[in-house]
Amino acid sequence: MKRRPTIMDVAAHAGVSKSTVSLVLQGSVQVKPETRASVQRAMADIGYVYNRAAANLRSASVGLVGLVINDLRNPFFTEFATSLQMTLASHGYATVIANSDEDPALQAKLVGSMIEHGVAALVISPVYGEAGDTFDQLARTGIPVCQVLRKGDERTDLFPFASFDYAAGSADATRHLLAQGARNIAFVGGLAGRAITHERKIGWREVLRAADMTEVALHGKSSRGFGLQAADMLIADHPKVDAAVCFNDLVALGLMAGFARAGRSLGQGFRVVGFDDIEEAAQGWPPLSSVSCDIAGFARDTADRILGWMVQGQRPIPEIRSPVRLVARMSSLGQGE
Amino acid sequence: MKRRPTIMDVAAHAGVSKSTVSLVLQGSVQVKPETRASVQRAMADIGYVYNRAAANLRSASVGLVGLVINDLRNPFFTEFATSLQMTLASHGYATVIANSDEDPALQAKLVGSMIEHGVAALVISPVYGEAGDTFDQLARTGIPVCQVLRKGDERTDLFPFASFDYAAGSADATRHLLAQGARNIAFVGGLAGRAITHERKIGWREVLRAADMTEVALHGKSSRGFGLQAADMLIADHPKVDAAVCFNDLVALGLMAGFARAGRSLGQGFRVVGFDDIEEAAQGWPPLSSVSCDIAGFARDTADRILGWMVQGQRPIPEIRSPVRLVARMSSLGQGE
DNA sequence: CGCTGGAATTGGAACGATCCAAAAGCTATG
DNA sequence: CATAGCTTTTGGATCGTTCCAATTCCAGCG
Repeated sequence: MKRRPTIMDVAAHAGVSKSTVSLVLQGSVQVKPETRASVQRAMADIGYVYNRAAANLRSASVGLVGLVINDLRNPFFTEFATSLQMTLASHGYATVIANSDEDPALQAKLVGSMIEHGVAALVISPVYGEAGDTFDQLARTGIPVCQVLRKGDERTDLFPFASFDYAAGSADATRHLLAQGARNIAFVGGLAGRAITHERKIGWREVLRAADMTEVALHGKSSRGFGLQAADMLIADHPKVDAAVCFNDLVALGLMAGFARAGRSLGQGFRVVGFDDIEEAAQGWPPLSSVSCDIAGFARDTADRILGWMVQGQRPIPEIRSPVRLVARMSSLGQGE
Repeated sequence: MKRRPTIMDVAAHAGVSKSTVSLVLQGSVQVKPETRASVQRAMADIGYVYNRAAANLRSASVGLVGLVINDLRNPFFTEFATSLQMTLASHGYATVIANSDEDPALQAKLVGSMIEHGVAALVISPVYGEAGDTFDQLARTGIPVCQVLRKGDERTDLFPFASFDYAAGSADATRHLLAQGARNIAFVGGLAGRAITHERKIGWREVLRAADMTEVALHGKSSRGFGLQAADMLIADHPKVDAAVCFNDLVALGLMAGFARAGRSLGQGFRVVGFDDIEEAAQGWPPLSSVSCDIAGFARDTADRILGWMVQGQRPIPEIRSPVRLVARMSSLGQGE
C-alpha cells in the first residue's frame, strides 16, 4: 500500500516548492497562471488529495457546522436538516448531520465528537431530559451553539433558542373550528408534560376558556396509531365532541382513519385540524387542514443566525418564535350543513 | 480569546510528560492507575478537549464512516441512515451523514469533503445520472466504498452494490392479486427509464405474460400526487383494470385516496398493493398491502460488510439482493365477493 | 549597466497529537 | 548490593499543511 501523496510530492513533480503548491491550493491570486496550471497538472497526475486534518492543525478554522438532531426519522427534522445544509453550503460551509435518536448518552458522544473534529458552530435539537454536562462542555469551548425546536438548556443567553409560535397556531386553529360551527372541540395527541405539547395545547385552551366551553384532551404518542385509538375513545366516551385540534398531522390522519374505520366518514359533522402541514396533509383524502410551519424558511433564518454569529461575532437574540399559518382544507370546512 | 489547551498544558498541570498524557488518552493499560487519575483530573481542571485533527495527522486512522444519501427527506433513507449509524456506533465508529439531494455536483463536493476529512469508509446511495469522476476519485483513494439501493457506477467489483430483490417482490404481489381474483392488473408509478422502476415492474410483467394478460402501466413521479391523478386516469381510460401493483406506498395511498375521492371506495372490487411497507401502510384506513423491505436488517448487513472490509480487508460480494416479503392487508384481500 | 520596487517564489518554523526507542523506577534474586 | 527483568515514563522525531519573513525574479528607468 503506497502512502497518500503530499504537497511535497506535488511540488517535486511540478518543480516548485511546497509553499507554492500551498498557495495554489488556497487559490491565491499571486501565483503566476502558468505555475498554477503546472501545479494543478502535477496534482492530477499523481492523484493528490488534500489532507484537511493537516491543514486544520495549522489554521484552526474548519468550514464545518455540526447538526445534532433528536429524531432523524421525523420528516419535520429531515426537512429542516436538508434546508439548513443547503443554505450553509451556499456560504461555503459543510454540514455534518448526526442523529441522537433521543438518547442522552449518544447525544453527549456526538457533541463531543463534533467538538473534537473542530466544528465552527453547532445547531442542536436536544433530547428531552438530562443532558448531563453536554452544554457545560459546549459553554467552555465557546463555539456558537443554537438550540432549535426544543430547549435542552435554559441558558438561552449562551445557547439562543429558536422555535415556532405554536400557541398562536393552536389558537388560530381553534378559532377557525369555532367559526365553522364546532361546539365541542377536543385536543388530541402529544405526550403530557412535554413543553411542546403544552405549547400546542395552550392556545386551544385559552380560546375554549374565552368561549366558556368544556375541555376534552386525550394525550398520547404523537403517532398515527394513537390517532386511531383516540377516534374509538372519542366515539365511545365523548360523543358530543364534534371537532379536534390535533398535536400533529400524524395524529390527525390517524384520527380520520379511525373515524372512517368506525364507519363514520368525515362530512358527518366532525372536523379536524392537524399541525405541521406535512406533504400528506394536502395530498391525502380528504385533505387535512393543518397549521403550517415554514420549515425551509426557519432553516434559512437559523443558518443566517449561525453565520452572523460565526462570521461577525454577533450573538443572536436569546429566544425567537417564527410565525405559523393555518391552512384550511376540507377536513375542517363546513360540508354543506 | 484564550487558546485551546493542549496535551502539553495537561502534562504541565499534572506534572508528567506529554507522552504519558497521550497514553492516558488512548486508554493504554501500561500507565499506573494513580497517574491516570491525576492526568484525568488535570484534563478536567483545565477543560482540555482532544484535538482530533492533530491526532489524525500522525496516526491516519479515523473512526469515521461517511454516508451520502441522495434524498434525506425520504423516510426509506432516514430509516436506513439511522440503523446504519447505530450499528456502526456499537463498533466504535461515528457516522457522518450528508444529503446530496439528487444533485451530482453537490454529491461530488460531499464525497470530496469526506475523503479530505479522512473517512475510513463510505456508504453511498448515488444520484442518478452523471457522477462525473466522483467514483474514479474514490477508486484512487482505495477506501472501502459500498453502493446501496442504487447503482451509480457499474464497477461493482470496486464498489460492491447491495439492494433488495424488488423483482421478486413485485412478482409476489402480482401473483397474490391474481390469487385474490384480480383479472386486470395495472402497474402504477415510478419514472420510466429508471433502474428501480424497471426492477419493480419486471416481476409484474413476467407474471402477467405467463398468465397472458394485458399490461397497463402508468408511469410518473413516485408521489401521492401522482397516485391521485392515476386513479382518475384509470377510471376514465381503463375501466376494466381491477387491481394495481404500485411503485411504492405513496403512490398506492394516493391511488386509494383518488378512488375514494371519485366516490369509488375500496371494497368495490379494486385491489391495491404498494411497495416499501411504510408505517402508514399498516396504520391508515383501509390498511394497505405492501411489499416490505427490512431496512433495519439491511442496514445492519451493510454495516457488517463495511466493517469486514475495513477491519479484516475482506472485500464483499460485488452484488447482493436482500429478500423482500409481501404483507397482505385489507387493500388487496377479497372483500366478500 | 546598476538600481528599484512590485510580483512571484521559497525555506523554515509552527500546529498538537502519536510513535518509538531509550531511560528511569521498581521489585525480586543471587 | 549488584543485577536482571519487569513496569512505567519520557524526550525527540514525525505527520502534512499553513504562515511568515526573506529571497529571487524581472521589467522599467535613469
